Amino acid sequence: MSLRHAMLGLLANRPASGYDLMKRFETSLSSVWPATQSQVYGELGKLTKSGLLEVAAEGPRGRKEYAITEAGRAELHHWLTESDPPPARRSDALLRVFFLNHLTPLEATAYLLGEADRAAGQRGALEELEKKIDWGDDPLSVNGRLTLEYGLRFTAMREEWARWAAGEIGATDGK
Amino acid sequence: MSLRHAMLGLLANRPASGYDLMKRFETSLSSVWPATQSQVYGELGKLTKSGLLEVAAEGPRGRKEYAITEAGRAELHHWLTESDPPPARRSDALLRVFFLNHLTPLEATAYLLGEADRAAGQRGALEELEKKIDWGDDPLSVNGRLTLEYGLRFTAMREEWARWAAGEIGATDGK
DNA sequence: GCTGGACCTTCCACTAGTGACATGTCATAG
DNA sequence: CTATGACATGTCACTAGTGGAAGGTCCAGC
Repeated sequence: MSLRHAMLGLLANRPASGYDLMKRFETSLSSVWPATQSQVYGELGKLTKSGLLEVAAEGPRGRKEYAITEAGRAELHHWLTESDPPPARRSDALLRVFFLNHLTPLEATAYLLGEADRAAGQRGALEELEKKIDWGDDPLSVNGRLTLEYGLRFTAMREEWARWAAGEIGATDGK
Repeated sequence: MSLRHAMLGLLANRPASGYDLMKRFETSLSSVWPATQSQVYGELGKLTKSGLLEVAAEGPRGRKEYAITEAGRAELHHWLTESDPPPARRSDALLRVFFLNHLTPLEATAYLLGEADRAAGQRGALEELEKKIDWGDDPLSVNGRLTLEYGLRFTAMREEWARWAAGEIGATDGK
């Protein structure tokens, strides 16, 4: 149910239309919490009905600008401070590792080295991103830096692990 | 759609009933790919209908023992070797970091240190597990060791990152 | 003037996943 | 003999997420 909170968080910065929100989901949030149009517009309706959002203004082209209400802010704050994030589950990549014994050592090694490459590729993309963005001294962007750093560390860890794991399989093979 | 592959992978080791599979999902796979009963039994039916599984035997209490077919093995192999795992997305924990600016520095720091503690706790649990399990020299358990090591590295990385991030916020605060 | 692209919303059919309930069988300990 | 707990399956109502179709408005440039 975090979609609602993502939307509340976005709208807590400034009011926006569904269209605006979609763009934010596609850019900054896409890697952490993707959402489709149908979901966003649907949730916008639900959140308004339950009083966490309100239609602050109507613009051209039927544009409706949504703003967070006091109740919405309270809910956001509650989510951020009183509830523990559920541990991330479901990793397709890791699931495959469980079944590597159904492959030959050669195939298994190929998979793991492929994983290492994918992780390295993602890391490269993040480094590009880091160079391109001029953070300036916008205090709001601290969060962006934190998440970017997380991505950097995470991809590095995955690459190292995958290379190590590939080595392990080779070693077992040799026994 | 990885549930089907998880089930194929499990059944590639040895035939099992839905009940057996559930136990495996609850124990070894719970952290990587959780599944509910309704999902497992439903998928069992679908996989049988599409010829990837077959009912190998019927036992007492209406027990049906499912076995993987040749087509099933082929599908499993294809999944493991020809398709890239979709990058893991959706981290509730990371989503919150995006919105830390809606909290006071004190609250934000508390959140990050809480994350560090949660990661450390998970790491502790994994270390316990590692000690308790006697891997013996079962070559099948290599995969188990690999995933466990992943968990160890992942939780360590998360703890370090969270502590670092908490420090960053403190530092920004001091400016 | 008209066309293409950005803007903007709504709706629908679908799959995946959750949680709970209903139902029944078999083995064994007391 | 009976109660309990492990074994075993099936079904239903629900929420979350995916993917795409459809329809309409405003603006800028040719």
